[in-house]
Amino acid sequence: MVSQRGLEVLRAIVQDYVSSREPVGSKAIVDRHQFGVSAATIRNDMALLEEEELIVAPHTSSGRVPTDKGYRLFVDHLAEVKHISTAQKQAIDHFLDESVDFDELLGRTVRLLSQLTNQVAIVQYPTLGATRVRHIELVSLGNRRALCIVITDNGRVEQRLLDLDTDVSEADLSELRSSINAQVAGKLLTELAESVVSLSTSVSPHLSSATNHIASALSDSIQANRQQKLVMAGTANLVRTEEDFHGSIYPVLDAIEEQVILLKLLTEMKADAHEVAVSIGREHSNSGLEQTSLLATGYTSAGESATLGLLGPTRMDYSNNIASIRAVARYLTRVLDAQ
Amino acid sequence: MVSQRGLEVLRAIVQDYVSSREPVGSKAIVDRHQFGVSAATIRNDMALLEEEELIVAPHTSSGRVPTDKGYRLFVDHLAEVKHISTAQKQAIDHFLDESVDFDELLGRTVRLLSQLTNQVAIVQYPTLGATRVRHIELVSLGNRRALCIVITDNGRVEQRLLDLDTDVSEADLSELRSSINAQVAGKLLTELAESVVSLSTSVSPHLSSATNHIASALSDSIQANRQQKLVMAGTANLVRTEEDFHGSIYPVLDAIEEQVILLKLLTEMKADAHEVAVSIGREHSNSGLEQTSLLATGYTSAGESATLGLLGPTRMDYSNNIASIRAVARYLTRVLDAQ
DNA sequence: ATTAGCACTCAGAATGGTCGAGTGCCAGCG
DNA sequence: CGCTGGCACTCGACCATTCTGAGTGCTAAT
Repeated sequence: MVSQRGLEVLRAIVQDYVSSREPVGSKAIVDRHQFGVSAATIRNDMALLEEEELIVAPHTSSGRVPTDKGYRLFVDHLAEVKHISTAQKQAIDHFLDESVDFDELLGRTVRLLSQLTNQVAIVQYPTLGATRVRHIELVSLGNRRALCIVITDNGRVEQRLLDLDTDVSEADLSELRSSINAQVAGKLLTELAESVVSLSTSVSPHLSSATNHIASALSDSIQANRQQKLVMAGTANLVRTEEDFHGSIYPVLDAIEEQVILLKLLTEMKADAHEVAVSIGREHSNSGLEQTSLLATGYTSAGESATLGLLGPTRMDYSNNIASIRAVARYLTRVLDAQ
Repeated sequence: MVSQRGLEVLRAIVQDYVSSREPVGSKAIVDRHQFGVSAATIRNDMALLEEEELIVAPHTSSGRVPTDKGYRLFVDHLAEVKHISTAQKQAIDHFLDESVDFDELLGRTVRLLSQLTNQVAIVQYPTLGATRVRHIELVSLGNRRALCIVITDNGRVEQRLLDLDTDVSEADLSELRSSINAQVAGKLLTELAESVVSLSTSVSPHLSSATNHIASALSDSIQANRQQKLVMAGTANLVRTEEDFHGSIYPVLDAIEEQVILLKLLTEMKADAHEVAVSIGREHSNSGLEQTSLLATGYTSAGESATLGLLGPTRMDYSNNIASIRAVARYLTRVLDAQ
């Protein structure tokens, strides 16, 4: 079995390897850490660790490198819980405070997180399940086209282009606008489409078709919102860590373009707002991402919860990254979920 | 002076180099193209081309590579105007047709263009100069915060978070909403802020401060819109062409993160909707982008014009990329500028 | 004007040798 | 029983050297 000191050795290996990218040998450990024992002893411990598949030697005579299992043990039991520096805290405040709307806030958030960590940051938009309609606006764009804008109670703005099959005058649009608003104000988004359909009989007959169009656009829109939206930033950071990917990074880049994969992984991780979930390398054996780790945590926006994620090579600074993503998620919740 | 055949040789060099990434020698040219003369003759032509600084030899005994000047001549006089394949045309139709709103359309556009060309695609948002206000919506978010949403005649939706310094009731908000709308409907965006300020005396006195808040938020918003917004896609494509950048790509990545630089370059290129402007390597000597080329063309959205751009290594397939960006820009204009 | 031939150059691959970090194992020690 | 020093061994990294061949410029002949 692995001794207490053995675990300390594992921690040392992870830390040194993360900071130097060089396989770490027994000598290096004795030099850089105060274990008070000789290199030979460390070697014995390392032999045990290797038996447990916590570390591995890239080739016969070189230092050791943590395995996925090793990182897992490190993250679960050895990583110190760091707190971010006040400088970073200020950076977060400063950077996000200037946001003027929801979209921009999320956009800034991912960029901030990717800069803070030098990894790829991902944010998932909250669902719109339990939010209520505040106002619906219709704008004619001419040419039988119109724009339908839904404003929710909690400040989300969703827009949707309509192709109508009949000409609709300004007066008609006005009529539609006011009857729809009278009908839907305060309704849940999920009830919205039905609610509009039911109108199609009560409006002027020549507008009934348009009403149905609007209803179906709205239902589309809600639907589209279910298969949620991701925003990413910092893909370029992957290039900076290119050496961490044996083989090539193309599979990773490809997997990232396929947002679906990420979305699936993030939801599978079931991150809640109180902890940061970690998935390491092969643990998510999804094509192309075997050499990456994913951190995920939840945030809430006006009661709706969603996920903030971070993607990087398995050889990443877990302590710092976990601290950063948590700090950012908390800030985000604070701003968005002000009761 | 460079002969007619000399120019053909240049074309051959550009084409072969673009497709093979290998410096091209006299022998290779004779083999792959039907010039009907011997390698020695080609060598003489190449010596001339080198004298004119259209091509250059990376080292004493290797083939030649086009210089920026060489690419320029190629683009201006030698590149065949290609038309995109019907398959690509269908891809464009198919991919962009599904867009449901303006933001998503532009988002899809850049992604499409970057996939079509394997380069970095950039789109600049149109200014809002000559558009008129259709409706302004105010949504209370509780906690003295509110959301102000401006909907324009041509379907753009701008939102902005407000921090009010007093509590504003629903009834107050209603009053504000209707007086503001009565005042601003049909006004130009540029007149908007003033117009709202002038209201602050005519609303109920306790709302005058809130009115001023809204006015300043709006004026901020317009201002922010001036220093325009860029959306990019396909940064990862740069990695795929990493070998094209001698030294490292980091300067390029850095320059791209600095969106300001790109914005400046794009506007300097003064691209209009009818042609594709090309800037090659040193021609835009801006820090870090010496080894890249930029294509730019205009598109219009409801009369407002803006720019679509493409960034890649100087060693890019100009013919295809020009064809692609033009096709996409035309499609975009067709969809957005339906009279 | 074009070409064949030739001497020359030089980057890149291939080869081989050395160095040293790191290992496993073992015998001895507290 | 755990720790240690010592030792033989392995093998990647590094360096110098050589080899090879693609490509050139020049010149003399057509």
